[in-house]
Amino acid sequence: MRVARAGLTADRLTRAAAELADEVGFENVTVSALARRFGVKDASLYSHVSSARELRTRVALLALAELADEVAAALAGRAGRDALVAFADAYRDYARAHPGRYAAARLPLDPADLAASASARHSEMTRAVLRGYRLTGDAQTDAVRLLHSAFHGYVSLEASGGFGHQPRTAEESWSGVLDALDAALRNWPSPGGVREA
Amino acid sequence: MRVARAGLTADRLTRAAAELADEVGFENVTVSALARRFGVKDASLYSHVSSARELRTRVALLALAELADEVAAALAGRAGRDALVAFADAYRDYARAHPGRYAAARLPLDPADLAASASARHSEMTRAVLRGYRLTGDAQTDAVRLLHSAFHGYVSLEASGGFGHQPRTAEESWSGVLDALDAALRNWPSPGGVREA
DNA sequence: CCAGTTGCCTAGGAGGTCTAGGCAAGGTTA
DNA sequence: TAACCTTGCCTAGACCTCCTAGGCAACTGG
Repeated sequence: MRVARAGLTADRLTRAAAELADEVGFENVTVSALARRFGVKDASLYSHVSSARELRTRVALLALAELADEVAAALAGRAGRDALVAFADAYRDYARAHPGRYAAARLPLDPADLAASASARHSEMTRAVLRGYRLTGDAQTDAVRLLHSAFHGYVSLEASGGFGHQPRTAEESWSGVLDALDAALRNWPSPGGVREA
Repeated sequence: MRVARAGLTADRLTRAAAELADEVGFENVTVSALARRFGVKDASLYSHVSSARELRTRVALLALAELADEVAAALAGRAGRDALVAFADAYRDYARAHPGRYAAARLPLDPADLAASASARHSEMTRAVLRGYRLTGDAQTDAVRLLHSAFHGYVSLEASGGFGHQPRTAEESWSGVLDALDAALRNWPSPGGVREA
């Protein structure tokens, strides 16, 4: 009786799950919901992905790769402060355009998936940005971590409404924060702290 | 036949759910799991909390209040850089000691719950820290947001293994990051950017 | 001491995850 | 062309979580 097949593949499922995540939130990405979207029974998906967990992991890996691509494109041909701002804006723009995917990118991955992910590219690109600031060794590592933390923290708080409806918009603060980070990178303190005013 | 009652109340359920969150992860805090822990049927919990959602919200509010208490205690009698480090350490220590509660604190709350939460205290305390740095107006707001972002981002990346097993530990980088934030607060750039070296 | 309230119960439906096994369409090989 | 095998989706069903409705028994207070 059944005529047309839906034409499912692991890749199509992953992409559809990513769209679903952006529409209804990553936590609502479910095997049943995805099957419904394709007009098939949920058991049918298990030939392509082995579990709901694997489906979500695939979305996470897709998001990490997409994000790395966006950032890489934004970074091309820029250096110093321009590179910092381009990186930051690309990062934040991706998170706002694709909230579900971005949430997926924060899924804790087991080491095997992590190694296969684009997260190494993220660190590399952050280090590339820092080449404009003459930071090396431990200071560079710490700066990479500060930038990751600040970017991720900012978009994550912004997404969860942490900045409220105050007069100063999240948009305005963003450039202030980037200015401060740029200044921090240019004046990176030597270990032990700098005590003078 | 049943003799002893479990003695459930909304408060006991909330505290037990918080412990459960720290043990098995916030995403696994479930009405059934909690009922199992008390040796009662899951339906019994619905006299005390109206839904799984409410249970999780209660844990979130508990965590926000506890975190505010810890930070307030750490902040007492300190100013300037000492206050910054005390705030940051209290924040990070809480997140590491209570990963499930901390995850709960990041649950998106609806405005009503948010207003009743301790998150206003968080902003207030951050502003208190900044009094040692002579920041006012928009710069102060931006600095509050940078600190929140950096702290939250750092502990969140640390918790999800984002810092890998690199030679430089998360512990070591933390003090480097705090030094940099301290420097950024002391040298907060004026709007428009500072271009000199 | 009896009435009302409270605390936990049983029963059951809806929806999500996942396994086992089946059948039929399409491509492969003789 | 026929037999075969693989692939794609199916049904059936077990198990879990969430939540509602309704019930009984044990406390509590007038």
